[in-house]
Amino acid sequence: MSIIFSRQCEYAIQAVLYLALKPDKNMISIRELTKQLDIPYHFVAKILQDLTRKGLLVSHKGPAGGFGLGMKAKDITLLQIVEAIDGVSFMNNCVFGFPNCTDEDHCAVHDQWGKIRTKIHEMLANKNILEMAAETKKVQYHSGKQ
Amino acid sequence: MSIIFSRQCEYAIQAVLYLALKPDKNMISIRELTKQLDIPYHFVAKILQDLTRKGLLVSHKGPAGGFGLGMKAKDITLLQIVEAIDGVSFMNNCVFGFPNCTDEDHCAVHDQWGKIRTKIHEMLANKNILEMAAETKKVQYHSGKQ
DNA sequence: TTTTTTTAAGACTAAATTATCCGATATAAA
DNA sequence: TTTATATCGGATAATTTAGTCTTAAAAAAA
Repeated sequence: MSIIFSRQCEYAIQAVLYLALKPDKNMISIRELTKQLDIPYHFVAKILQDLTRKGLLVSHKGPAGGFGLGMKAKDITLLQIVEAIDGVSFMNNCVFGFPNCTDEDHCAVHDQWGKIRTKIHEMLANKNILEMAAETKKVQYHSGKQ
Repeated sequence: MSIIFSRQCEYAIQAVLYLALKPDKNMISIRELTKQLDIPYHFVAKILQDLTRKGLLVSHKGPAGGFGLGMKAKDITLLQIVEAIDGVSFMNNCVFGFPNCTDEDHCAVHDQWGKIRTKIHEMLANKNILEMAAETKKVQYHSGKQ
């Protein structure tokens, strides 16, 4: 089983995107968000709290409380979310875990993987949540009932 | 924490490469292999047994027994090892786990990730163990004592 | 034939990740 | 002021992945 990003990271991105897709200025509760996205309430609650501590989201307690974006959607990139949750150690580590794999003295796929890795980094850094939302709006939640 | 391949898969590739780098026709014991590569004996034993069942390696019990390549080094690709251990589900799944992410109706990074994923697949499919060994020989085990 | 060496197989343990539960705190509204 | 609704924080449980241990079986050599 190969993965790229942790499940936490997947949920984080889905959640931030969900907040960006909500047109109104009201805060969104964990309950609504996790129900609509069909992801686990308590687990995601922790992730949202984490993103709030790191400034990507804002939160408010009490009735009519919830979460919202901590900055303009166009100022939040995928990279920022990945950095906040998973970190970007994949940018430094050998893809097959070879020891002694450095830029001078390296494994046989080092350069090839280096290029791919750079592409991934660009994808994350260049895609902001506003674009994500715009491109997702039409396709994502059309089967959602109220 | 982001990863691409499981630790099992990393060890598998390192082990197969070690076998390919051994010039002689003798079989290599788990003990030697794991000691030289500094990876866990029992865990790797299981992986080698798995690769043997799948035909990538051959094994022989008893004194002077051990493991060897199950086919010519040039006929073993990285992809075959990854397929045997991790599978290639990353070729099909949405990189951020979005549900409803299909070719027709997809998330905002679907196409971009699709290209990257293809590059990864090419890297794995086009690199065989003979090449790996040739490119690794000079740089990998130069600090090995015995 | 006995001993030694090695893989084979399965049970077991440890650690990391994912997920849940509960009590406290803040806050808006009744 | 009381009540209901949220997040916050810490403990706990479940699952998956990583790693260990022990016994059996095969095979070569003594």
